[in-house]
Amino acid sequence: MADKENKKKVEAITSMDVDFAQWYTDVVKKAELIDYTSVKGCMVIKPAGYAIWELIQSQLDARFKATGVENVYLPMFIPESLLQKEKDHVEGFAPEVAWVTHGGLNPLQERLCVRPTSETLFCDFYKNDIQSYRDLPKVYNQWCSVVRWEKETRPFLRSREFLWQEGHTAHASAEDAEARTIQMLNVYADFCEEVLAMPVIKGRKTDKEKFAGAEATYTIEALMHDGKALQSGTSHNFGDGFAKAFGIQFTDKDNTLKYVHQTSWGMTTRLIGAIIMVHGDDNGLVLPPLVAPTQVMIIPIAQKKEGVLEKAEELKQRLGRVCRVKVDDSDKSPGWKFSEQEMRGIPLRVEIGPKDIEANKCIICRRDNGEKVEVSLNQLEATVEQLLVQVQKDMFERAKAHREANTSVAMNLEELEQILETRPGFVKAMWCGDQTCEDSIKEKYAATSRCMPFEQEQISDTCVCCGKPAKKMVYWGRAY
RNA sequence: CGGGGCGUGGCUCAGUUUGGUAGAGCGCCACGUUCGGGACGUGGAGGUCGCAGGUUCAAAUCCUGUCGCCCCGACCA
Repeated sequence: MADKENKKKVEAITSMDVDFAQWYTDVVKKAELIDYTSVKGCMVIKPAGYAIWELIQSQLDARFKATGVENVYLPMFIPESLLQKEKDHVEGFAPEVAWVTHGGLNPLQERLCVRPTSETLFCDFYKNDIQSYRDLPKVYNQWCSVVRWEKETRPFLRSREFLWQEGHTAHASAEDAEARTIQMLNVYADFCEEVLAMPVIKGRKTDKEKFAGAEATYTIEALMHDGKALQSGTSHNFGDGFAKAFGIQFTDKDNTLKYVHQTSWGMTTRLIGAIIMVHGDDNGLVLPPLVAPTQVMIIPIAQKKEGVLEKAEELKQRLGRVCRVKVDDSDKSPGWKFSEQEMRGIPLRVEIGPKDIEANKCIICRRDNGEKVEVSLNQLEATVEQLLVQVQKDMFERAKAHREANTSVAMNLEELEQILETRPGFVKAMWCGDQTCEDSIKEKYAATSRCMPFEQEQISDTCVCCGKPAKKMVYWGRAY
């Protein structure tokens, strides 16, 4: 009985193998990341969830700033006429925008859309802000929320309002714009791998999958635990398409009027969903130390005994110099606290009780693999620091191994079909470049082209679908 | 927008078939005993049964309408 309960540590979370979607919802709730609200698709991001976002924000923002990005803030309302200016863009977003039609009791003379993204506002602003080549480049970013009236919603993965950052840049040349597009994609990829411990595939989207109004869309694709892909960040090169639609011109050194070349790039609170689905397990959330609001939870055992809480507090003071640490001194039982710490994904747990105090040691337990070690209190800070680094690294390696184990190669349609119907994960296959093949694969197997990776492999000479000469290797998969 | 499920204390649900004055477990509050993998005792607070009509002496329960949420698909970060 006791053994059995040790395996399945908590009843409150559905096992991922039983029902991955339910597991996801359970984790989100039990880790207290969000609450649902009375508006569908709009959630309360609770302290535990918001603190993760703050860590993502601060570390990503620092990486932006290191490349010369400046932060700004633009309004949340876009006049309808402005949204209409770029044809592909409005067609892409019109089906999912929310409209403001009244100001107080009076109807507005022009409807305002609640921004689903801010390209049009940035363009309207740049039109006047940019006059000369000396004004370029503009490398602006804003942290804000956007609204997209999705029909089907899921916490973090697809909500009607979500938090994000959107970078919008303007450059003098096509080359500069392309360089910035790639630079930001690299910032995203490095961030995901180094901070979120989540390996990503960098590549370019096919025309079918690219952003509305973009010349080229680049993406980082991650593989979730259930074998489905998640687009985790995108970087778009707009060329001069928006500039022409909005009339954003500058006078160049040669005294001629030229159109700017623009980019935009974004990452969202969806990353929190990615963290959950890449690292989580049947006991709940597992946070990479670098985005864990609390990295170490100290759990006193027999805390009413003389000196235990004092010792726990002392350890907290000491560890506070090297990590984010808390003591759980609530009057729950230790078992409860263990489960709580695990559901919330806190990377390390320090157990300290009377026996430990007597022996001048404690027990440290890793959330990611459950390993427990006895540590002399003299070695506490050093061990914790080293373990946090190790956990971060191991989590990345584990996620990468999972992705490798769930990436297949298909040479022809039979193989592709066989793999897509029996095995979760990415499938690498060649493609002729024709959208009909993409459409056909999507229709038959519900799999989409995730990206044409930068790291190309010539796995065969012919398209997996039609057999014609192949142009690109593509990662295919079912996606969120 | 299609298919499925569901709305009853904070949460999970029973009660609805067969109408008769609102239930359980968990959680919450107080006190005490506990504490190395979700401890226990005693006492306590908390609900116009999603909403609006209708039928009836009487509606959580029957009828009509409506709103919302969750899951699965099609579309999107």
